[in-house]
Amino acid sequence: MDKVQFTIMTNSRHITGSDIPWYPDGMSDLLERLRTRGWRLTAQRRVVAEVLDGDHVHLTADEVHARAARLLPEISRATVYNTLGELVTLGEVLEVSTDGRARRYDPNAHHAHQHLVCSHCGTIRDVHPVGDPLAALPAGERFGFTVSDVEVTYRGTCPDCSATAA
Amino acid sequence: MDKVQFTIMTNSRHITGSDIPWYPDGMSDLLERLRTRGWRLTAQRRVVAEVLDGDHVHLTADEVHARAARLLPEISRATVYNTLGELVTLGEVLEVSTDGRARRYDPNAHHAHQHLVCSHCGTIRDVHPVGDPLAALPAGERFGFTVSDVEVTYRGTCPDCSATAA
DNA sequence: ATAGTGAATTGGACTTTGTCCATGTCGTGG
DNA sequence: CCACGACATGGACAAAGTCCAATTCACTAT
Repeated sequence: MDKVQFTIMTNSRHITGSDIPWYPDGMSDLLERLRTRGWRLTAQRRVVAEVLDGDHVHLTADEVHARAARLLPEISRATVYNTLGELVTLGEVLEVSTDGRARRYDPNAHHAHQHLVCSHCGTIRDVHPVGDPLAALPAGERFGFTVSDVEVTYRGTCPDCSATAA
Repeated sequence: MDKVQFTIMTNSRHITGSDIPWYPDGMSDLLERLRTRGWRLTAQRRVVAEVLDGDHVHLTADEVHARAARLLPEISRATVYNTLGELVTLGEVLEVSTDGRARRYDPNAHHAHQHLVCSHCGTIRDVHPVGDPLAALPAGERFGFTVSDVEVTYRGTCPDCSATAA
């Protein structure tokens, strides 16, 4: 996130997506979409959205907060947690819990994909398995549940960790 | 875990599996197996193993500690965490992180299965999908990882929660 | 049966991750 | 440009897990 250094304008000035021309298209779309859903557009939310859109890595809430704070130093942890929670509820961001530690947030919510995580260093990669994992669960194995979603986590050792271990 | 009330004997007496005849077969097997692997058989480890073997639910570490403490009141949380970690390392117990909160421990490590969790109440059921989920990840999608395991979590609403929501 | 020794246990401090709430600020519709 | 209600703040709190020095104890060899 070293690509552009800038400071968000004061909140009292009305900022629209077009005021910040270096936003990637996907994000102004996102912000616009949320605004029409009644989302109030605050500097904090804008910055959180930008951080998520930045690198397509899977950040923890604290990492999001750290990066957001570089753009908007006074942003609070609580706000980051709130905003992430809202984005998840709105279906714009996925929450993945791969290790029982910090939840990670995946901005790539609109393309079906699964995760490949390194048991050593924790890195996560998006992967695209073939076939629909939901289809693998026959009705007789659903116990009356209404199944709405599958989360598949492949675990293994990434190339870097294999190299250092050897 | 109300079925049998008893107190573990003092550690200084040598206790073998056969001293505690009401252990289910599976467990004395487990303990014996671990002992031949060089595991020191302490009262604490014994109790943790018994708790896991008790109901085949998916307990959190704290739940394991609470149940273990009914049998061995002075057992410490650290020991429970240690023991669970060892059992996981030894491959006798599976660790599942379904909700980004507490990790849960699944004693059913020797039969391949996956999990079905209710998004409302958090209940977990073991399910057996058809086919091998590992096979769904083509080599081209592995990015040099050595993939060793897959964890599949189906999410949905259980019958009880569907009923109360309606 | 007993002693020695290194592994296991203890409990308490500490860290990480996340939630809650009262107060104050600011985005937005009018 | 005002008012109002949604949003942000930060600090206290809670939950989940780790770490460590001191102590206890299981196992092996005698």
